[in-house]
Amino acid sequence: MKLEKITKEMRAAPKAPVLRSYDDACGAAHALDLIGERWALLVMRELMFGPKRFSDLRADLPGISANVLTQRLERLEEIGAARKRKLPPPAASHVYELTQWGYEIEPVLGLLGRWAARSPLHDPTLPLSAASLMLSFKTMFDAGRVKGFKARVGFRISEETFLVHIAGGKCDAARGAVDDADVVFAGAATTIAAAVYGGVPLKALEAQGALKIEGDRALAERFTGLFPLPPKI
Amino acid sequence: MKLEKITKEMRAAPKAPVLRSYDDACGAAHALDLIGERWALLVMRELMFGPKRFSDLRADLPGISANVLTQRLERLEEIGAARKRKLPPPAASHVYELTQWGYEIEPVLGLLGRWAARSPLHDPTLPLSAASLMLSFKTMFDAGRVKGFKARVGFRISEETFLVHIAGGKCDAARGAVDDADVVFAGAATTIAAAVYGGVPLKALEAQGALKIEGDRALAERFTGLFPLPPKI
DNA sequence: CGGCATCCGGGAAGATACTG
DNA sequence: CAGTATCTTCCCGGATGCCG
Repeated sequence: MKLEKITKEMRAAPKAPVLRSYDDACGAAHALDLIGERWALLVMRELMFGPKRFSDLRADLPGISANVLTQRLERLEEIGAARKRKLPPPAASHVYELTQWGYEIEPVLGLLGRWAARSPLHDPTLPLSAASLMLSFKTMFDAGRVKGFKARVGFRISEETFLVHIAGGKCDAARGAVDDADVVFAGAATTIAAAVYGGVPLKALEAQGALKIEGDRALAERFTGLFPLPPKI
Repeated sequence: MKLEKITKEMRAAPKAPVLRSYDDACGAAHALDLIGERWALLVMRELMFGPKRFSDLRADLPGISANVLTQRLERLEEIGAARKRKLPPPAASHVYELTQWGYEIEPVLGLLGRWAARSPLHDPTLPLSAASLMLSFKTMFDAGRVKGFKARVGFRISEETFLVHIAGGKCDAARGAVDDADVVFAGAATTIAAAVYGGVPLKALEAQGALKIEGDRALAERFTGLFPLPPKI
């Protein structure tokens, strides 16, 4: 057993994952060399609102397998888009976080999302992570629908809280306490998406116990109308 | 041999390409379901300046194999991002072209390119297609370097010609005749990239016969300075 | 328990040869 | 020229197990 293991290690290449490349000077091609593998961009999406642990990533990316997640994180670290950080004691664990450059992939996620939302094949009723929902708010926000409007809208999505800040025709979202929010949505990300993008009335969702609104209900109603989907092709 | 083959075919599903999906309502995830497979985005890149034939695509995407190109074109057609068009007689051939929606992927190529150009791993001396070069001009153009400047710059790259139009702080590129251009660069795309992005003097490239400048030489020199690369991380 | 390494089956990608 | 057919290689995904 031990012998066989050593033999295989010695026979194997020292550390050559080969890494199929497009061998193309085009920047977009290089981007695909860096983050074009399956799951890579979605891992970055999940890290877009701050550090996460390995298991958080697994939970938020249903379908990814542990070994693939390991490979993607190693690759993101290798190219300088993410780093692994050791948490201070007593939390004997690490988190993964994007680098400054890694965070700059966000506009790509927005553009891709807006483009694909026009596809007839897009199914908005599929599962959705909290990070995806928050990103969609930043992406789909229609400034034309709110003139000089300010609001702090909180979200409580399974242990995590986010704060969406609408002011000056901008819509920003971040992890954060919801204590001083004007209104708080509590429920699954998919449920909140059903209200905002699926047009499902808040009352219906509340009635079935899937959603809870705390605070300014009228503001909640108004909020759901600020994110129009682009027209289908 | 024959028996085994028939058995396998009979056992196989009738016609289910399965199509691995992320099963995620997030728009970016759906985009990856649509065009996230290897080569798909680069095929779109090559079609960004107009229709091309199958063999043109193969030639401009060194490394892609015929069967993969077939699959990608079929998929792009299936999702509504491209279509196959029969050329009028006597040209008994077809071309592939993007749909309106397909063309709208262009900003994604630009953002990805700008992002990846900051990677230390990016090697600008690799081969480059004509379409990539033209896209890079639209992407990397720095309006701040030209105030009220107008120019028509032509490119002759192995049988194909492009016209880059600089006016009103904008830089546009398209396929087109170079007859009324102020200056024309004739050479390989990689050579022209060496001049614009690699800082190689035009004279050096001309001396070794890799490049030919026709028309306003001073304008050619100025043109090469309009496309600064973003800072490395 | 979290973070991997390992083995395996299936399927996509790559290379080559062949055909209408 | 425009693909198809076939074979090989490698990646992805799932299961298991090691180890701190």
